[in-house]
Amino acid sequence: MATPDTRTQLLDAAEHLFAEHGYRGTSVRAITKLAGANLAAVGYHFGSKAELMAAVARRVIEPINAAQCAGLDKLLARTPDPSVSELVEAFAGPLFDEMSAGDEGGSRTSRLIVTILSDPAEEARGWTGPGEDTVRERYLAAFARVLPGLSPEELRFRIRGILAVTAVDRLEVHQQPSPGCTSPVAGEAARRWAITFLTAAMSAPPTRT
Amino acid sequence: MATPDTRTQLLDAAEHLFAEHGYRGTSVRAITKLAGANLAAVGYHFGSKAELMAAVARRVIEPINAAQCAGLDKLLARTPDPSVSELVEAFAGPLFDEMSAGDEGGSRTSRLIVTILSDPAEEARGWTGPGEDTVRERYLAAFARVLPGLSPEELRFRIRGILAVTAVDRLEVHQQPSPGCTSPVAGEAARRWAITFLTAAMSAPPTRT
DNA sequence: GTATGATTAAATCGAACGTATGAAAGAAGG
DNA sequence: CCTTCTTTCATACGTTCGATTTAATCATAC
Repeated sequence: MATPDTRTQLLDAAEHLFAEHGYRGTSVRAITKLAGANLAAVGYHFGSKAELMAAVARRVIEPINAAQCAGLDKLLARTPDPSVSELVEAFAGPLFDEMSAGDEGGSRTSRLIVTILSDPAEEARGWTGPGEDTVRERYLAAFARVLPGLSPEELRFRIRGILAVTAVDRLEVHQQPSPGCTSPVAGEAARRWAITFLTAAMSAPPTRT
Repeated sequence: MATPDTRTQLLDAAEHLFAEHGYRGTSVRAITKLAGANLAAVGYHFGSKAELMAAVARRVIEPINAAQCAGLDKLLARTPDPSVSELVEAFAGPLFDEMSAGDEGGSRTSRLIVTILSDPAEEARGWTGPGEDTVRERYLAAFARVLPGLSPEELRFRIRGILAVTAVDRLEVHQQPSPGCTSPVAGEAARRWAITFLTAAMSAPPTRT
């Protein structure tokens, strides 16, 4: 509140609107209006709408990547052979934690991540930096050691499954607020449900060929 | 091929473009151009761009719903207590089958489904008809009988997990063609991997509260 | 005080969008 | 041949978009 920094106000407004309406559904005019800034501010501070969105994506993805990396480091420092459950929690946990931090219960950020991962706009390609792939590869190696017998392809499929479950989780809650799903408890409950669900899934024996 | 029916040509073109670029990323002009029709054809045959997209969504979702329903009927007719694996296959199978039928290997249709489920355009709300919910409720009841001890909320979460894994599956393959993922085998392999993955996940014991 | 570099304000550009309109073309029946 | 209904066509409208330009404002250091 101290500094009504136009640049971060633009980032906040863009994050909000992008998460809700996607890249193409959000106009520069709507962003600047919500940010209380001038229309030209986006061009001045970021160069273009696409670069603004890339900055938004970086800002939300990087702490998650860092937390995933740190979690794996801490886990491997303790034991060279962690359990599947621990690996799943280290990987999926930050997706819930960082989602819940900073904004209204995390539902906005989770929606933003889904948007980033699935936005059909060609500008969205490349929003996930190389850090994303690095983290994925590190977890792939860790899971491969704990789950021998799994082909690299099937393992890659399963890790993508983790992402799918955690990311898509609250998506449908948003677009059709099913009556049985209350928001306050749902955050922590969903996290535990997801760990249970995904640990069992990852621990499944290899598909016999 | 006999009838270059303008109406279905529009549906085909729209399905193609919507799947690739989303609702807002697809212009009526692009659709009519690909369909070899006039710009006004969309307005004449469907009324508006939104109604065209709704028709596309219906055309792709309805056979999947029907197959899911039929699969459950056949399964319950055989035995009142099917296995988790059978239920998973009956539910997720059509998502792979119908995806692979009709177009180039199914990757386009699967992408379209992801678009329908996750498109941030407000016009997309309501594309999934009531049939979708009916099927979901029926499988919910069937799973509840096979998996006692699971709260309805957690069960609902898990069923959403099935959808997430099957739908998001090929999404990332599209936007970042990872080198290890070859397309010809991937279709059938992904189906079997998903069944393995999801059967184990659904069979997990309830999360202790 | 004023020169300077950074930021914001207002106005506007060309392009693309969804939609509407009215004329032209075709098919079917009398 | 003429009428009637359906379908296609070319075109234009009004709006909104992202981007740009030019002028005004501000802080700060000389």
